[in-house]
Amino acid sequence: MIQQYEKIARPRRLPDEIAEKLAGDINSGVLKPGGKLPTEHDLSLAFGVARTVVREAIAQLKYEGLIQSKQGVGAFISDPNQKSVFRIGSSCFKKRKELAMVLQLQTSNLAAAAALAATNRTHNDLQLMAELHDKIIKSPIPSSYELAEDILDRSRSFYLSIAKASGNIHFLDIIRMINSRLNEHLRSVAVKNIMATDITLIHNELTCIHENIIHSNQEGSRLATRDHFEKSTERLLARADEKDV
Amino acid sequence: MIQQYEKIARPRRLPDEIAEKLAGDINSGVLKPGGKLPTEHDLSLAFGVARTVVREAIAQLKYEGLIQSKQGVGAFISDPNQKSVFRIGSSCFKKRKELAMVLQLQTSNLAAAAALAATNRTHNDLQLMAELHDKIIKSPIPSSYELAEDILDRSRSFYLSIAKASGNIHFLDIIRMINSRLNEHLRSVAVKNIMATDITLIHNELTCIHENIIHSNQEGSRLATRDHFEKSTERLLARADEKDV
DNA sequence: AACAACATGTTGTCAGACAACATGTTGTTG
DNA sequence: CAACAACATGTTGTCTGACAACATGTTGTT
Repeated sequence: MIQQYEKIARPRRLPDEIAEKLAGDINSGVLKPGGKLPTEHDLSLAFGVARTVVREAIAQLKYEGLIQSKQGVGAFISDPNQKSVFRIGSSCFKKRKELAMVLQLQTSNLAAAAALAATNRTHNDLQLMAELHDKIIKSPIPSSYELAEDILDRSRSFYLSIAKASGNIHFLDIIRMINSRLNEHLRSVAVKNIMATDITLIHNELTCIHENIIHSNQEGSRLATRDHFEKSTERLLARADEKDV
Repeated sequence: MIQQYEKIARPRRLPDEIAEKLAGDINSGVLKPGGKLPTEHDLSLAFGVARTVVREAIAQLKYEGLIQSKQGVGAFISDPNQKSVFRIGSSCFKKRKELAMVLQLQTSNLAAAAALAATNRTHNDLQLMAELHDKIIKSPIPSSYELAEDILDRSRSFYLSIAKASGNIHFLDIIRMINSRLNEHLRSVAVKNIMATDITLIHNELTCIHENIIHSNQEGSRLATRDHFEKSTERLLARADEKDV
């Protein structure tokens, strides 16, 4: 059996370090909205790096909407209400309470997507969902690490097929993103905590979602999805130690 | 009365242009996940710009999780399932159908936030919401452009106070972000379409949300919010021409 | 007082160089 | 021939210095 390694800290690039430091100062209020950033020249001196590095860092923050720069004037911290992207920081997976919040977000979005899917699903969507659902139902009871991981992967694919069937690209996008972030931070925990007794429950819950969507039952799909995710959250949190996550 | 100007196309920066072009090629499938980006040198030749410009563009896309680069090897297009941020492109506000999708997303998230707020709201939250609600109710019938704009601003503040009261920072974040994007792209349209007859309806809907949260009615808050936003969407779309948006 | 010209400071872009790293090639050695 | 070290090449990461584009305040002229 292949041993599972901890992910190692990759050598950080200078622009990333600086972007993170600046973003931290902005979010923590050291740099206030409307205020002016030090000049690129000063920043390069302060951090002891070249101006190109500072510029790459600033480019990232500009793209995120955190700051805005005007040629010949300077760079200014934007109003936080004007951020143009949504991101979930890595610090949001440390405590159980924080993890629960991420799961809440995923729950509400997938429930909404399922409700939409009930009315918008195309023939192709139904076919894909049926395939993926079938794979889950027919998958063997997980006896090894790889098989347990497999179950989770299949579930995620099923979720994404629901998001896709909603016909709203944004639901697919955000659910995909949250899935990815969750996956990054609690793969091992989740896998360790799948139990044989859970499998039947999970199967039933997923089948319930599936049938509601098939029968175009909008509210039923919404509730079934919410129910499944709330129970999944319980299953996960009940067993995850604080330090585990 | 101050005339309202169309927002002008700011002089785009080269890195932004290039980032958008590359992002477009990735999303449209011209560049496939796992594939290798041309070298920075080649890109700088192709676009006719310096390598630093290309690097800034790539820095943005890396930050977004769209691509990953390895020193000494090259830059590779990431699996779209691994994106670490959620963003709504400017191209998603052009057609009515696309706009409706963004509004759907906002609706579902605000409804979920309201449901959470019904149970999680603190004393401070209630106070803030009451203040903002009061301001809306007591605001004069909009007779001028500025006043109409004012109504919208107050509504948005009220929405944000709900999101804040949910106790889940992520709902606040994403609702804030969607609000900002919507604001950017349809301010004029929305303002032009506020009608005196709508005001009473809007007031009633908002009051309904407010009271449900006050009375800790979770499902009521959810439904009232959903109802308000679905009606708002109708009000908006019914009057917005395709070309208007 | 009004206005043009200039000086200064900041961001945007460019060009070239070297460092750090990965990979394939070649030469050496057993 | 096999194994391994040394080298060559290509790519990204960082550094340096320069100039262009732009905004603003200062000075000089009328």
